[in-house]
Amino acid sequence: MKTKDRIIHGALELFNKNGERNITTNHIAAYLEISPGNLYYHFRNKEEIINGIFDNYAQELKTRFQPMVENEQPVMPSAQIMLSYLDSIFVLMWNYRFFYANLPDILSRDFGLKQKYTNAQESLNDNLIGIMNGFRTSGLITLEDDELLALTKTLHLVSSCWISYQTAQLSDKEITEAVVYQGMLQMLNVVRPMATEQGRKQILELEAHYKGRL
Amino acid sequence: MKTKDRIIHGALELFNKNGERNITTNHIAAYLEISPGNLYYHFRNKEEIINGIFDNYAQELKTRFQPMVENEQPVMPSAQIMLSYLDSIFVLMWNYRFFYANLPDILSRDFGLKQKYTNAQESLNDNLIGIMNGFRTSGLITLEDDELLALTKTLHLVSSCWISYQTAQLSDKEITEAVVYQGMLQMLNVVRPMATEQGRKQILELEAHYKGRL
Amino acid sequence: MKTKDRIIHGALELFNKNGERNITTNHIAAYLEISPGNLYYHFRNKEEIINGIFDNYAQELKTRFQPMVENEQPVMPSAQIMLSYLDSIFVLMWNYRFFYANLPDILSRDFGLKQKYTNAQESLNDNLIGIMNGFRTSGLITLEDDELLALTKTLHLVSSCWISYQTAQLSDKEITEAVVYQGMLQMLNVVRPMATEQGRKQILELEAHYKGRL
Amino acid sequence: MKTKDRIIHGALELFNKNGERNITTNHIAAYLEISPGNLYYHFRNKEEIINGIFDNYAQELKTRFQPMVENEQPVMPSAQIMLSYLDSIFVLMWNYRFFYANLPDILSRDFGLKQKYTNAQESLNDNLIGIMNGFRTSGLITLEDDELLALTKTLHLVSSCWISYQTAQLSDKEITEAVVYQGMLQMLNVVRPMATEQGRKQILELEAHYKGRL
DNA sequence: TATGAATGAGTCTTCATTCAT
DNA sequence: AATGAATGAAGACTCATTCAT
Repeated sequence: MKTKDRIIHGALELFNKNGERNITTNHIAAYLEISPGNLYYHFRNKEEIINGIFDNYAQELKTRFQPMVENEQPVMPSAQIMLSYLDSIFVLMWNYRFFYANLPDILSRDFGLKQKYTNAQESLNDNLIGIMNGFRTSGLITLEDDELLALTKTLHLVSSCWISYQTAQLSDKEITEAVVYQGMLQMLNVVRPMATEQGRKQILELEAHYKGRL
Repeated sequence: MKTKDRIIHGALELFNKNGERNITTNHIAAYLEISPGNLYYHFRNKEEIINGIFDNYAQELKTRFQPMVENEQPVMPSAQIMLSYLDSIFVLMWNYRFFYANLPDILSRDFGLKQKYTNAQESLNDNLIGIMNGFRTSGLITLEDDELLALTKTLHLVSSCWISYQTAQLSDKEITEAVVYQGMLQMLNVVRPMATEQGRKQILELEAHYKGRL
Repeated sequence: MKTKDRIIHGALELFNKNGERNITTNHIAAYLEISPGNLYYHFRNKEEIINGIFDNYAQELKTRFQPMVENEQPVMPSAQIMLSYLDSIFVLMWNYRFFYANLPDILSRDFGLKQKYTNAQESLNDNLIGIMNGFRTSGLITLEDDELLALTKTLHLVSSCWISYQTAQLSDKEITEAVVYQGMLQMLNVVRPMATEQGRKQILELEAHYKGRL
Repeated sequence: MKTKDRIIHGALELFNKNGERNITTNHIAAYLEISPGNLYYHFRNKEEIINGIFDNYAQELKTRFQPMVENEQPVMPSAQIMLSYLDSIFVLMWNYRFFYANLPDILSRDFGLKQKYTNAQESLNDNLIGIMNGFRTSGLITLEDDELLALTKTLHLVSSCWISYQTAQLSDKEITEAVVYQGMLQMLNVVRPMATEQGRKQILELEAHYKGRL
């Protein structure tokens, strides 16, 4: 792995463990056993490192969600889509949890990053709407158009705030993977009231899937 | 007002406007036109000021929500309770928005505060459960016990994350009151799928109430 | 002496001895045996220290030269004026030699300072014109108006560049007071070609005065 | 052009435009689109680059002024000599203006360079004396021996300090060619008081020459 | 000759906190 | 209660220079 990537990965690791605020550029350099000068050879400043991390995140986001939107006729059975979708959310939430946990702080310091973030989230939201729409046409959920938008927004909020919400709620510092799976279950709970008989079945299956991992 | 209270109020004001991270103890002292030494005469450190702010918050939380739980038979009509409840949430979210916007960061630095926060949130959640239970017995919503817990959790999450979620989403940094009202509407959207015919009516009224203020 | 003044004087001393470029804020703090934090308590940055030094310089400049301009009828004999004027130039050149030696560099970094400097120099030049005019009316020198302006400009240039010119010319680093006296003599040499018979006498006296000190 | 020369020329260009202090070795390398390593292959350090630039300067100085001294009987009419002399000064001042603008600073860091500079200036001064002597024997100026030395010194000072003097005086930072021409005029003003009737004529012609270029 | 990653001492600056008065 | 000068460890960042290839 090239130094530039090592820095991005090392920084992500430290940020996730200790919070971005508590990790200095010198910490990152020391952790990777390189000189601070070398770190600054690859990145002009700390902001740029965070941007680099974000770009990876945005790339993953794009890769994971784009395919589903393009096909109006889903190739997978609905529950599969939902599963895959929730898993993707999970992985991103987990891998970039420092980011979700400090969102306002991080974005307020870097307007360019904020715009990138907003764009990414908007397209994510669009995909969410697409997916929920698919569920409706597949007869898995029943709801009006405006309800669909409200549902989507709630799902988006739950997914992007779950980590931060749990970090605040829990008594010990460390977020475990189990916590994230609970987030998945919480999202299913949000969808359930709108589910049809058939939809409910699939949700039960998914719940079983995640409960098994707790 | 005593100096100790002036410090708490001044700090809260500055934190809300600029974010806790960007406000130093010297800023607070200068803003109140007192010396840094005097500030440290009243508070051993910055953490203690934040704790002081939090104690006020917890006190308000207690005052606003406790009465409703104690009476199993509510004295007010249900919609009134909901309105009063949402308004209380609103006032707290608004008055202590710096806190909601930096929750993980602030709590990670002060374990004692984290415990106080957890306790406060747990009793808030209990109250929420009580209120939703009341709604169910009043025939405003229909749901199973586990669904009720899920709903409560979602509501709690929406209310405690809304500020931070919006700060990240919005293009300009300042949170306005209108943004908070939209949070109230979002919470109604979460409840609506479970509402009975009668419940729906009351929700519509509440929506009108908040939409009028946007 | 207050710390603020100690900093200004200490910095001036170090700057004069080692050049402004080679003296950091930490050097100044160490020299005065105070903490860097304390230095920054009194001055926001290095620029402000230099500004503080300049303000002292400008004050001295004003004090030394203002009286001579106000009286059209000089109270002193002309040679006395010239002597006092040259001595003043000398003291300022000597006390603030770091400044003269790095003028372009220092001014290019601080626009506000550059403007203050320009103003100070303009009024100095005006005073010079006044003095030379007095010499002409006293019959010590003979010249046309435009020649008077040219002479003044040359004198101004010689006085403000002498230190820097000599620093560059001399083989050893340290500028001594003797070098500055030679500057005075050089200025007399510039005036001499315009001197009347009577003027020449006075110039000879002044020369004797400075040669005696070499 | 060889890399070594490209570095010297590129560095000179950047130094003149931005000041030596603000140009790092990396800037130079980037400007020339070579690697920093390559730059250090050709020069051991930054000082050596400045030395390289100085050697070019000294060479030009020698070339331009040596021929005139060797012939006791000048081959050109006096005004022509003066013009050629002033033009040479001008070109050097202009081409190496970064040097003139930071003389004390640059020389203080490199004793070897300082000696080279002193030697160059001494021989320049000798040449100046030769030229002025020629003017005297041609009947263009009238003055005593000691006056001649004083005049020469003043001319030397004006020419070597003009750039730095003007940089400090002017409100905008960029030195233009016009500024340098004004320096030439100032030098003529220094000579004029000693000029004979015939000399004055020639000075007027030269003045016209430079005023036309402003 | 040339590359470009790497070094590390040093620079300016910040800020929570202390302490003599 | 209050002042305000003082502390010092730490932070982000720079840049002349080196070195393996």
